[in-house]
Amino acid sequence: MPPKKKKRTSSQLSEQNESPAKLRKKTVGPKKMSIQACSGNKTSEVKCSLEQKDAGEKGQKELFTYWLMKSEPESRIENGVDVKFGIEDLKAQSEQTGCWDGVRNYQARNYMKDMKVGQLAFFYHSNCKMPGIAGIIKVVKEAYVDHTQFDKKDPHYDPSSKQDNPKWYMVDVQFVRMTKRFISLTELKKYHLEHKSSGGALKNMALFTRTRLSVQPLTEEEFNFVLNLEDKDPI
DNA sequence: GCCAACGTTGGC
DNA sequence: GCCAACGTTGGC
Repeated sequence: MPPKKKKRTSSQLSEQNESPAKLRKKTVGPKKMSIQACSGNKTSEVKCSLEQKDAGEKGQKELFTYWLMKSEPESRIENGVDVKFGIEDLKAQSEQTGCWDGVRNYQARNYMKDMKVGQLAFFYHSNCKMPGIAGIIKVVKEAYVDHTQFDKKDPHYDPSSKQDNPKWYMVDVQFVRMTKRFISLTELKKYHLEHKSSGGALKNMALFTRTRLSVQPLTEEEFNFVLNLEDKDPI
């Protein structure tokens, strides 16, 4: 998605959640971002974030602390608007921060609602010549209403969403750094396949088990494994 | 609530 | 540009 313009709103609350039990998911989402930001902090460091891990008991939802967010780095016109938004576009924005708007998939939305300030995510380039992980970003503002759902000119306008009960939310993310090298989908896939038989860290990586999800959770083990690939030669 | 038709995602 | 996978819609 395209870069969009900015605005900010914040609200949170309401929602219907669809989390369900049946899995609802949708996939989607493009992303895009917009501008400025809305909140921010700067500084970039590397890994931080804390961990809280799951609470999971009660059958409740597990809490993830690491994420992977997909966006398209190459131009593509959707409803007359260029939805290109690569990591360089985020980096170029004020405070190197932008809102992750345009997600129109319930499961991806719900994951964004679970995000906490300070958590890290991989910035994944999708639908392009070289798909893969290009950098690291962090959450700087928790879920709030995605205003683009009400904008008829926006490629992700959703006429079914009402102002008094918004369906879609976004978070603000800030560029942290590029990964030391680009970690391609091809490389990740090799590890995933290998790990499926060996029981390695990427055996259940969402990138391969839930391919159409644009906002995905990573376990700490998955995140660390991928991060360690930075210092190794590509396979 | 089932399910067929349709739409979208996204790798190749 | 093709197309597989899978999510959504809507009739019944």
